[in-house]
Amino acid sequence: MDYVYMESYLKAISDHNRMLILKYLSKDSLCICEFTELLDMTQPAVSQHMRKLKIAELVTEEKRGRWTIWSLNVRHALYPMLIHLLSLLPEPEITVESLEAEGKRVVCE
Amino acid sequence: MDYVYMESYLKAISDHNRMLILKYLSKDSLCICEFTELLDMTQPAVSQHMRKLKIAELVTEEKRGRWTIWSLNVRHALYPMLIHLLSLLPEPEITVESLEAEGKRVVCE
DNA sequence: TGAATAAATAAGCAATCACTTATATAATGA
DNA sequence: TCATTATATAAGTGATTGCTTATTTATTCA
Repeated sequence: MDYVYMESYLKAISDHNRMLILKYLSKDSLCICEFTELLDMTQPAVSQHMRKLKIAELVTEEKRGRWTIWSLNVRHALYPMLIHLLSLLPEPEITVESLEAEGKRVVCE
Repeated sequence: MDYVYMESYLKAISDHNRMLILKYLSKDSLCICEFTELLDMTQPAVSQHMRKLKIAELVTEEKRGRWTIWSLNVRHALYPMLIHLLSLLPEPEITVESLEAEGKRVVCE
């Protein structure tokens, strides 16, 4: 673990919207369209955040039909530290459950 | 601990030179002029890094004569996590001891 | 008082940031 | 085949980043 790697890892986390994304992912695997609802953000904005998280190896993706399901990369060396960090952050107001109540939760297939 | 506070804290850490500074400070309190030697960096560059760390409450300063002695802020809520993070990073090649050997270590007064 | 030293601040610059809107790609299903 | 849906990519924008050089402030000491 060198300084430059740690820098790019921390830079990937150092954004409140990406931290929110990671907080959600620590409970559920989710797709882009769900994040657009959860974060009230445009689809390209979410997509570009996911790309940054992916480049930093913080998340993994799994294509399923026309959806891409994103998950936390539990194999990452810094995964335990990430989980601890996320535990310090409050639960988001908009929950995946509230999305389900509105019928906006995507159930793939 | 809200998302925006965590973001500014992480952004303050997310620079390889500032991580080096913090790594050094985890062993010794040091002044700007020592960092210019340790990091091979200009004095204003170091000074501006210290200001960022200070704004994020990661470090404390103590004026002593014409020197300003910088230390890690051990009272910060995230200090334990910072120490853990720094422990994952390698020891810098240039050490405070090697500075002393060259007679470049400042002994205030 | 005045030279030397430590540190802070200012201004400028190229690179990167998080976003936007527009468009492209890819899969589904009528 | 063609409209719809999910996602990715492209291009542009204003703000911020980490540095630079130049200057200022503050302290020490001869």
